[in-house]
Amino acid sequence: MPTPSPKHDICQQCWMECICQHASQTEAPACKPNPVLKHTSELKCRELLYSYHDPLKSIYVIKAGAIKSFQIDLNGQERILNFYLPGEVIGLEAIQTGFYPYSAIALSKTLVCEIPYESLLDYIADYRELQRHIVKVLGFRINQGQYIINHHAEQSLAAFILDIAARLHQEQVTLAFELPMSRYDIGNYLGLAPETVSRLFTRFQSAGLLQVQNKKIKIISADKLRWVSQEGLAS
Amino acid sequence: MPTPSPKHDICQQCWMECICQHASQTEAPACKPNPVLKHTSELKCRELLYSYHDPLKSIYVIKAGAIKSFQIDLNGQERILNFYLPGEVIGLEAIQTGFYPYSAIALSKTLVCEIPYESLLDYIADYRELQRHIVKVLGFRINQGQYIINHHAEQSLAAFILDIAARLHQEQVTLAFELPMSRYDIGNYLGLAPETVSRLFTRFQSAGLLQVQNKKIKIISADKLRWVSQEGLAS
DNA sequence: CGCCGTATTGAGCGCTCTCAAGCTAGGTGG
DNA sequence: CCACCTAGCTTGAGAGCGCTCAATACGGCG
Repeated sequence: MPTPSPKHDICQQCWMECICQHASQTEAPACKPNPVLKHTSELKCRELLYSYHDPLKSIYVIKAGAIKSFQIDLNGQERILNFYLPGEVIGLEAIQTGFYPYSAIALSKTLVCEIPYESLLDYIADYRELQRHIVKVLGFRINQGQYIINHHAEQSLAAFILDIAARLHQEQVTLAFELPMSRYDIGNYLGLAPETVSRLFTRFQSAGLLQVQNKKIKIISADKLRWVSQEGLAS
Repeated sequence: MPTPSPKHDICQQCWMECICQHASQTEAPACKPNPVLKHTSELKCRELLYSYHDPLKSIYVIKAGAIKSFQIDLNGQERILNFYLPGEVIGLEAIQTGFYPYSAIALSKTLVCEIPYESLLDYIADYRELQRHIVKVLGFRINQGQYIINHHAEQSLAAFILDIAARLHQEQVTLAFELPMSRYDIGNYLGLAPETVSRLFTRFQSAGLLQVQNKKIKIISADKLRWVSQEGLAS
């Protein structure tokens, strides 16, 4: 049995898939371009997708790779706001003001689909079910990243690992995966020193919660990790 | 010159005002009830608006008072997720799953307008400009609460005070206001011990940033506060 | 006026940061 | 193919911020 084409594979987990499909099928199929999807482009590692305060033209869906969003504070220090993984939408944060409130940069070779914001709003205006989908997409983003407000570093990191694992595999926590970001990035995002992140990985490994080899993570006990994310590593 | 009616005053700063107005004016004016706004109700101090995992029926707009959202962790400890101030919308977090992901409780006597979720979506489906407004409301919520990820307690609290001040007065930082929540609530929300919050208020006062008397806050230097929220209180 | 919940203040300890030194891995050039 | 080189990761020792526990002060409400 042949596996689905790569393109299809990638799009199955995409938050915009239903709208993108709808647009490409409903409109004059072949002659007109898809009114929602502008094009897909590839970013090199460390290439900027957009910069702080650029005007909102498009939102983007990550197809492969990963992106981090960050600001630079008065000291010139980077402050990471979020990570965006395959299937997720980046750029919605600009809706409030019309300008991106952060810079976005690729963490590795990254594929993104560009969706012009105005075209999207115009297009969904005529389709009630697509409106509801967009509201869902926004509703999802509202709930992200709540776990950062943990008092203890162990809790933050355990919750972070579970979150990334779930997002990389669409809600099913799978055993093995590769972290798209560095220890420095994790620490910056969680408000921890990179050394602390490193030490915790070692302790998590000793405690039999997971196996670590550089960026390769293998979750041994998701249940124990979940426990640690709530109660801390008391042992 | 007569002052505007209290009702009007309260509604001017409401995120849903334009939709609520649109609905009450467009539909058969007097005979039919407003299809978007169900009714306004008053909560006593500590009265629940809804509980964790209740199904999403309505979203609510705060007209007066304040509400906090919280979860109870495995230890039975409260964890505060957010505060909702007059003019703001609560309940959008339930869009993702269809269930409220937290309990919501009034911090004082609180007035809320109930907007049934399905009616709202049905109503805006026919009005392009209202769709855009809802997208903006959701876009606004996406950006809230980013400042919590500060490494130092001073920064977190300074940013928190500025945020509350701005939200209580619609973007213009005004000098004097009253905190709707306790020291315990602030600490819980920011991931700090209530004693630390108290000590910081004292230090902020000594440093001439603000005046504190219990829940009454008077900002002396918003600029310095802004500085502290980024750089810390080095003096 | 007295009570109770909330806020303040103090002392000591522990977690996490900082600074600094090895270590590992992947990439480059000879 | 191997030695080097660099960036990122790991590990260690000491210092400081913020937590915990505890006592006191305040303030609103009956």
